[in-house]
Amino acid sequence: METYRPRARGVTIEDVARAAGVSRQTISNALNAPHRLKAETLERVTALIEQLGYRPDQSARSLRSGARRIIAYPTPEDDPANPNPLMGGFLEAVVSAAGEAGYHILLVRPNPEQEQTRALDELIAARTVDGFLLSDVLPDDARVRHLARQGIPFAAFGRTAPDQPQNWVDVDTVQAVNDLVGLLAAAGHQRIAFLASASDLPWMGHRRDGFHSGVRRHGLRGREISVPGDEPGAIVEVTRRLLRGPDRPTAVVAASDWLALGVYAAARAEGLDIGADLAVTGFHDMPVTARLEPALTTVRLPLRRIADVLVRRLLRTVKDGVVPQAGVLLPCEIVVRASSGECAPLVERSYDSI
Amino acid sequence: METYRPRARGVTIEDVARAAGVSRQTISNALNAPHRLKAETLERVTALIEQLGYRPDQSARSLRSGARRIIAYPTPEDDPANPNPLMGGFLEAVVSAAGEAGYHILLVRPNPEQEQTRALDELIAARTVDGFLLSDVLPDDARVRHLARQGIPFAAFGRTAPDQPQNWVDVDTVQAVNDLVGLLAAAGHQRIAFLASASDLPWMGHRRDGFHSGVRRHGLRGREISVPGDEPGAIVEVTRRLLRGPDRPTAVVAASDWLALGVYAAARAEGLDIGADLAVTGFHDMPVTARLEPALTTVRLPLRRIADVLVRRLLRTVKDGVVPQAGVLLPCEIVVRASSGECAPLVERSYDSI
DNA sequence: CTGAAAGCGCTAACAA
DNA sequence: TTGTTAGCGCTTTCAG
Repeated sequence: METYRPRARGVTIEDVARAAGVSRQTISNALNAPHRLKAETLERVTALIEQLGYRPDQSARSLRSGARRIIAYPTPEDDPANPNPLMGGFLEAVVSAAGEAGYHILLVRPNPEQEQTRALDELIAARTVDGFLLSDVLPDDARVRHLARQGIPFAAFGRTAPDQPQNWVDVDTVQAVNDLVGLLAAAGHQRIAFLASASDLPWMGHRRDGFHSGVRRHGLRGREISVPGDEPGAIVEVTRRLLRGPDRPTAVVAASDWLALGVYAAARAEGLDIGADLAVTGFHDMPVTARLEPALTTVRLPLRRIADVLVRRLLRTVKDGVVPQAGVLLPCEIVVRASSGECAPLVERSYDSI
Repeated sequence: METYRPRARGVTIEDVARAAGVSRQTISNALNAPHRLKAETLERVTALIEQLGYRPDQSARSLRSGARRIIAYPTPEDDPANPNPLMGGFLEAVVSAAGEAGYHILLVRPNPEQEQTRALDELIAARTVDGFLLSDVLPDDARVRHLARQGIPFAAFGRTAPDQPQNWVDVDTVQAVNDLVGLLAAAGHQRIAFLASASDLPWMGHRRDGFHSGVRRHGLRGREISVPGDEPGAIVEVTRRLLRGPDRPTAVVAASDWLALGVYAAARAEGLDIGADLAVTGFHDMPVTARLEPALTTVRLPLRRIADVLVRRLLRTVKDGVVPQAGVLLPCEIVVRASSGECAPLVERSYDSI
């Protein structure tokens, strides 16, 4: 162990001002309001800033201006035994979107004993961040209510109930699953099953709705089966029963990639060839899906797009005080791979943008 | 759209002081040096702080004290087509570890044009953070050199070369793969293959070393085959050739879970029963491994432990100026599942702690 | 054990 | 177009 030599004091606005022979304010203006400077001065000052490596102290700047240039993202509770493989991709997208706007993302995790909203209050009271990005938002979400009541800027990934603030972004799940059913219908499937997990989470409901409306629209014979819990064994069991039963479906729309994995195992156990004897689709486009044999047809969430819209909306609130009063639904992408068999190409669909 | 009503000004130290009938300094002391207060005063002031919901303004505090209570984590570049499913779990661990020490994690992503180190310099110059957590660190890592040269506190996940700063934490991959081989040997396997990807990344090298030393130690017949690129197709192709060839191994140690997935497909194509005809092991314990059929025996990284040690080391540097001069190797956990067949229980192994 | 004074580095408001 | 003044909210230093 060796003792750390404290780093040299940084260069301050004062240093630059002295070197340039102007006042501190002029340096500040060069950075924050360049149009106020004479072109020649601006050039000279800018060069000097670059040369001395001056960067305004973020704390001083924040203290004075009130802007933190930091957005908080409370990370959803992640069961270590069952982690969310999309988290990395979503964070990547959010960090990039925020970064392009000159903002950083601060991760928050309430201690287990603490209420969700308590951790947010700490950040608000300490004025550590300018606003919040929320994900996995429920229709009646305590965080949304809490932040809205206090007038703290936020943007939500996940639709809220009509009586709640409507500053949300979500994916058009109903449309996506609808398209999936359309794809299978176009390939000639008539009997089709929806494999759901017995969960009443809203996003599960949307996938279910998409299935049923798709089946109706395309005049198919659809049925829904539900798996209690999410034990791999239970999924396989339920699906095998389905595949052995009378009137076996020729396609299974699984409500998630995890469930689709169970369908793979069940189909193999029943001696069915996925893609030929049985079409299978999933939902999420988790990293593993492209590497399955056969690769899984699934629904990809537009993570980067979601992040862009979330950040744009949030910053509009932070900077201009504008609070969006309506949600936005973003289209998903159907990733067609071998598990759904031979398929007619899907018609491109156009959507209104945010 | 509705215009946002700016939130009420927060409660300041002045407010609390006035309410308590003491000076601002006493409030500050109650928070930062409670031992200096008379028990009675402390109690009264603390109650008032709680009651008024006072939290020191982070910017003001930082400006004055120099401490930001924020740690930067540059997120590794994540190929959207091939995202790292462990990222979420690692971040979760890091955020929790930092949170327990009263620190937040700030995510950084350099813009594509920017050099790696440039983004770090911005944060340093703006004094936005107290230090850095680095992951995916290479033996001769530009970021490590850069930060060390400037005397900025950091801690690295990934061992560095002997001529580099040694403030790192890594997993004992050699030992882990060694144990894996021991497990297979104990189950009676004699012919065993190592499936590697043709990468010269150091962590791949460690897995290879672990395999070869394990084979030697247990007197097995081991061979290594290498996959060019990481196309799923190529993996399956190479493995099928292996399984069809003379002297077929009875066990395959794959250098990653992705590769193990390819072995599953190859074994199926060759009509082999995984777990019975062929033992397979992976590396990483990605979320999907428990849900494969059969579930995959693999190596789990002690994410929470890694994060704890990283944060502890970093904060020792930040707070006390102590820079660790030696790396730490953390033991992995072998997760035995069905893919490795019937196995003798592994002897528990003890390690020195950090 | 408590209080008073000073100032961290910056930018808003205003004056020149 | 530039400079001057003031103060954001806090903690360090030193005096009582």
